[in-house]
Amino acid sequence: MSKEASNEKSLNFIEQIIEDDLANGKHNGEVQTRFPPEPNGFLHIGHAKAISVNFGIAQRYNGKCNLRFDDTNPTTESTEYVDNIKKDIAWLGFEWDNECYASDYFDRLYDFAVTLIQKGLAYVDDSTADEIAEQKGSPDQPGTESPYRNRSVAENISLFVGMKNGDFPDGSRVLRAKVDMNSPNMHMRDPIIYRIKKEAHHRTGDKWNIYPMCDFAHGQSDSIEQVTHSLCSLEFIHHRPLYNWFIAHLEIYPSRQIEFARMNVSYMITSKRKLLKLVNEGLVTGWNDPRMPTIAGMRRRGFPPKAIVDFCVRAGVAKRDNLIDVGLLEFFVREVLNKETPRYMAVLNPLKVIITNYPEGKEEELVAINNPEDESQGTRIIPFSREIYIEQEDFMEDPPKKYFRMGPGRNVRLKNAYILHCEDYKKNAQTGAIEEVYCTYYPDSKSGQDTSGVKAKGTLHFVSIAHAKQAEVRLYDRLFTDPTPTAHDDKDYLDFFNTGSLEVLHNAFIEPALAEVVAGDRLQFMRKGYFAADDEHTSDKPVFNRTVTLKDTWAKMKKK
RNA sequence: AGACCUAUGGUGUAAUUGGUAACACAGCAGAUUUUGGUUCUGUCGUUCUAGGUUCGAGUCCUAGUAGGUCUACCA
Repeated sequence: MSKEASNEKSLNFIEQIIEDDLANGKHNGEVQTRFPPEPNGFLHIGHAKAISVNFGIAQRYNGKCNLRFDDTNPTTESTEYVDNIKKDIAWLGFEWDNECYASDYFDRLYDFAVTLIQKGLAYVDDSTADEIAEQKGSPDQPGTESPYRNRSVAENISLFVGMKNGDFPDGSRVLRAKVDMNSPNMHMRDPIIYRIKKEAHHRTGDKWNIYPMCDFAHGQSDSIEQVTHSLCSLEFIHHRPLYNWFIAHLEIYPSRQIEFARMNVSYMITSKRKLLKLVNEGLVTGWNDPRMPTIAGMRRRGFPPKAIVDFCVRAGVAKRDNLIDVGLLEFFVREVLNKETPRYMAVLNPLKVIITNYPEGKEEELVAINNPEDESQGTRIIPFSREIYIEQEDFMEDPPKKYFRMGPGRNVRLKNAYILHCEDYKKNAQTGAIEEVYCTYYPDSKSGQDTSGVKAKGTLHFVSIAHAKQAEVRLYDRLFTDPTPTAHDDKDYLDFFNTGSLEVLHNAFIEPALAEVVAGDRLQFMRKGYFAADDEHTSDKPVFNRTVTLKDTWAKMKKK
C-alpha cells in the first residue's frame, strides 16, 4: 500500500463498509478478499485496478487475499493463462494467500446442486437454448415458465445424475434454479446453473461431463473460502440477488458482494475481444507489445509496477462511471522513474559536430553523476573527443530568441563537458539538410571546474562518435488517437488506431556505459525520456523502448 | 419500455455523516536549475435542475433531467 493511502483519513465506500463490519464484530474482525480472474486471457490495466483494490483492502485491514481462478468453462481456459496471470500479479508486487480454483470445488458444487433439487429449488430443463431465451422474455415483459419446471424431485435427480454421467448430448439439457420467472431482474428468471459440456478441463481432465455456470460457482466459491467481502465491478450488481439467493438456500457462509465502478483510462481499451483483434490483425506484435494496456505490455514498455499500483490507488474507488486521464498514469511513471533510474546520454537523431580547436586524437574521460535524485547511484565515465553527435533538433540555422540550443554564433554547454561556440555549419545544397556543424570549445569551461566566465543558456547531451555504439530505439506513443475509441456509434475503434504509435529509429547512438544494461533495465536518456531495454536487447544489438517522454515545456511553448 | 446504479472544478476522488467544499493530476504565472527534467511558490476553477425540511443542505425528502447497467448453455 502506498504511504498516502495508509495515512489518509478519508475512506472509500468499501472501506467504510468494512470498518462498520469490524466495529460490529462481524466475521470475528477478519477480512478476506479474493481476486478471481478467468484463465482465458491476459491481465490488463483494468485487472491491475481490481488487484490493487482486493489486495490493498486485505493489506490495509491485516486480512488475506486469495488468488482464485474462475475456471468453469473448459472451452476457453488453459494453464498457460494461469501461469501468465500469476507472473503478472507477482510482478505488481502482491502475494496471494491461497491459490484456489473454482474447479477444485466441482464436487461440492455438484452437491450444492443436488441440495437445491432436493429442496425443490432446481430442475432439469429439456428446452432448447432458443426456447429458454424466449421463456425469459424481456425486462418489461414477464417470463413464462418452462414446461419442465415442475418435474418431481426424483425425476430431476435421476436426470441430473444422467447429465453428470454423460448420458445426454451437449446442449440437450440444463439444470436451472427455480427462482422467479416474473422478476424484473433477468438473472432471477430461473437461471441456468449447470450445462452439459463433454470437454476436457485444464485441471480436472475428463472427469466431468457437466460444468457449473459462473453464477453458480462464484458466490459458492467465495463462501467456501470464507471471503468476507467479495469485491467486483458494477455490472455484477444485477447478479447480487442471485448470489445471495444461493447462499441463503444452501445455508452456507454469508459472503457479501460489493460492487464498484471499473476503471476506464483515456486512450486505452480493455475489451478482450478488441485487444485480440489488434493482435490478430497485426496492428501490434502481440499481447506484450509495449503499446498494449496489458500488464505484460506495460512491463515491456518500462512502466514500473509501483507506478501502476500508485495510479490505481490514486484513481480511487467509487460507483460512478469514470474516465481517468492517461496523463495521471504517466505522472506516476515519471515520478517513480525520476527517483529510480540512472541517467545516460543517447543521441536519437545524430548531427555531427566537429570541435575545430580540440586536438585530433585527444581523448578525455569526464565524470558524470548517474542520478541527481539519488547520490548512492554514483558516477560513471563519459569519453570526450573532437567529433561528437548532438541531436538534430538541438541545432537551428535561424533560431527564434527563446531557443536556448545551438545556432550560428551561439554558446551552448555540453552536459558534463565544455561550452561550445558555434562557428559554422555545412548545408546540403539540394536537400537543405544540415550535415555538419563546426564549433570551437572553451578549454577552461570544463564541467565542475569552469573558470571561463562564459555564459551558455542551454545544455545539450551528446556522444563521442569514436566511442558511441549504434542502437535501435523504438518510440512508442498511445495506441489510439481518440480518448474513448470504443465510444463512437458511427465509427469503429480501429478507425482511431494511431499509425504513429511506433516509430523505430535505427541510427541512434549510445554512450559506452550503456554496455552494462540488460533486457528489462529501466533508465533515462537525458533530455529525451525514460526508456527500457527491450526483451530483444543484447549488448551487441541494443534495443531500447521509450517508456514515456520527459515533461517538455519547450514543446509546449513551440505550439503557441 | 421495466428494474437497478450513478450525478461535486477540465479529469479523478474527498468532505470527520446536517456545520467555512478540499486533495491529486492537468492548466496558467513565476523562482531555482550544467536535463526546457527535478524541486519550490503563487494562481484559475466545483456541488445536474426545481421545489421542500432546517437556524444551517454537496449531504435528508419529493419531482424532474442526464448518463450507465441488465434481457449468453461467457465471466
